[in-house]
Amino acid sequence: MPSISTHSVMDLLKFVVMDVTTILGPLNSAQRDAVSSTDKHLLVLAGAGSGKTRVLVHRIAWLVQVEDNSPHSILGVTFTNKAAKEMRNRLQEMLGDSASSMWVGTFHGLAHRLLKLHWKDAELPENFQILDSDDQLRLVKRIYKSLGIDDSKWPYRQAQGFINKQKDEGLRSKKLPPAEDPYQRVMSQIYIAYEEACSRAGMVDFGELLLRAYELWLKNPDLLSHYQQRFGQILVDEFQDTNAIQYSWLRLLAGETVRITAVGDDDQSIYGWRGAKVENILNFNRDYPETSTVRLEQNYRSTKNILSAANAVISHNTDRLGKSLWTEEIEGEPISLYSSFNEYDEARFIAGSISDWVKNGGMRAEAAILYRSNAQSRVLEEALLRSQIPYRIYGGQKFYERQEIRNALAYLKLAINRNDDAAFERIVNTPTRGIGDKTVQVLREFARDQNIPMWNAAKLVMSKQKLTGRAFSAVQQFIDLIDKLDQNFSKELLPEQVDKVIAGSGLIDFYRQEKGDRGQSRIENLQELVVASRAFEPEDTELLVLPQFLDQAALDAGDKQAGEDEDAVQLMTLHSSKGLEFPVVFLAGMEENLFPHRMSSEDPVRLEEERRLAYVGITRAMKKLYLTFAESRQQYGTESYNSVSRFVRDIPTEHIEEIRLGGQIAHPTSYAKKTPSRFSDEGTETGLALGQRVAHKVFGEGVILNFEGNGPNARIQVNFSNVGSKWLVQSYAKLIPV
DNA sequence: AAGGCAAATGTTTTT
DNA sequence: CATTTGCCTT
Repeated sequence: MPSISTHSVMDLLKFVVMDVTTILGPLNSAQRDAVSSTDKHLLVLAGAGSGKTRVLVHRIAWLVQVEDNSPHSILGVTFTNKAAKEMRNRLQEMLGDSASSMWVGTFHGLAHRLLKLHWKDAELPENFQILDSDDQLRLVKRIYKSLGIDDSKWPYRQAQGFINKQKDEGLRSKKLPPAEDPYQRVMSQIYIAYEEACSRAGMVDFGELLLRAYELWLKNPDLLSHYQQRFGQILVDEFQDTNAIQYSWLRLLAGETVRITAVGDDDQSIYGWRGAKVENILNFNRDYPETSTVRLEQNYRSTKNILSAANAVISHNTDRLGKSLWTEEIEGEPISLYSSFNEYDEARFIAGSISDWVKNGGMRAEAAILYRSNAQSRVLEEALLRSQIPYRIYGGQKFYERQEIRNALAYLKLAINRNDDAAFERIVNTPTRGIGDKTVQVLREFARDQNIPMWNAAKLVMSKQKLTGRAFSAVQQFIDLIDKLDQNFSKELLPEQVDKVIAGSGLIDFYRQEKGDRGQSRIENLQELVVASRAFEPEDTELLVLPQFLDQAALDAGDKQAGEDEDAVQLMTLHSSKGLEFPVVFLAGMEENLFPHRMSSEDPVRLEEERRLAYVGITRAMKKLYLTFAESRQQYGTESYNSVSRFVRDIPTEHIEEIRLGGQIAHPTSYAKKTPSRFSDEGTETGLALGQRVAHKVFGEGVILNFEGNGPNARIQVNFSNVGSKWLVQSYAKLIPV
């Protein structure tokens, strides 16, 4: 042992102690248990607002500074780019530059990185392209055509969903079980052709990134063990959102030696419809017996009222690991429930409440309006506009997913890689230059027969004079255009390349012709693309910049919007609100058939997911929560009458105050007993109301949709679950409220 | 080949 | 209702 002076031992000790205090000091005891756990594996069940990210970051700091793991051995995995970025920033803050040698990224980003490093072992071309969902759908459509499959019988999206699902489950087309019905037969036929098309063109979709990265390790044990030796520690965020292939990938890497820290919340699993498997979190202890489980149940975000409501709602679910959030916060204001006449009234109420909030000194950015589906946003936006309240919508169209941007990117793609058929098809006639379906069909068939890319097919067809005059010159013009764009391309800087493509492609003129404001905003977006390219920093300075830019555009579609710093109300779906918090939250459209969504209200499993979504929504609120619902609402153009959401009724009344028109406040009575009957104008209390579930002795159960007239002669429209909608006369129908 | 009109079709979203 | 898709006309 080398001799060390007492001094330096003391210094070292002091240093370690200091680290321990900075790491554990700001934490509560459960958080400390998690951060300092020395068991092999660790499962952190982190309730909403319980300091999940903080625990993750501090745990990494602990592993590095106290347990003396090299930063090099840390692998941090998240789901969204946003989460990855935040994790990186906070690590940087805490650990300084040493954080930069960690691998921190999304599943897809890390898989991409691996495949880029080991493209040969992964059996990919060096310059493989990422196929996003839009490209993917286009490719599926082309495959339908080449196989002659009827899309009215098998919708494109169904096939796309099928392919993604198989890949998410780790199933290759050749490993599919033998088809038992026509559906499976057609789908596997498409899947097989799709895989061939992808590998021929060197294209990799999102699911493929994961599957390929998994197989890369599976087929190359040496490579796997290299990474197993490198990464001693895997940390996974939002573990409840992992799908089958992601979990398999983690398990493969973990092997027998690597330690896993999984952080998640089964109660916030809201992406089951996308392949996420809550089972992964539910079964983690079984898969890894040497796991200690820590529950983070102290919530630092919400008032007691809000938290009690959230707990009450989620307690109706059965498949839970069990967790009960508590807080040291004050009771806080009761939850306000507003029963509006229709969606306009609802929006007006919300806008008015936000105005009041601002008048009392609140920031607009502290208020968020959350809704189940994007269609709800329009009416809300209109009300905010009318009240002159700036707002910002999250989600929806991402920058790099916009049509005009994707067109410009396709020019760039084709300029650097003539074999990119997806890009070729996209822009060969955009802007329209006289190359119609017929001509493209000729090229497509030629390419397929000769097994060559479309570009080469086009050139060959030209030399063989297979096209008639007009089409001939149009194709020639297109070939010349791309070749011209590509001239000197390699010597130019990225912004120059982008600028050249936008100017040369004719896209600006094309969009100028589009009527309305849309064309203008598309042109602005194209200009914004040049700005974005100027700001782009390549990850690897050795490699060409443009391909890296294109990969990044595919992997991170970019949801930043203009006016980010403005003080604006936040509008978003409940799904995109996960992970965020706001002092004031409005949950709009708390109605049956809307939330829970009608597509989900039949199936108990999906209903549980809807309830988790409600839980997510409620727990976004820090100080004040408003729930609003509309007695009548335009849905798909027709008036519909929904009753208040079951999730509202799950909340004990003592946490709720009902707000009525004119600003009165009352304790809830009406919503609990459903809306007071509007059939009872003449004094006969029928107990019937719009949206009420009723039973009929012949037709079974149904929901009241509409009515005409009053009293015994009133005609009532009921939508029966078995026989559909019927008009009935009240005095004969003898409807019994259920 | 392109533009116009009628019909169909509607969750949630990341990568 | 609003947007997208497919069909039909120029």
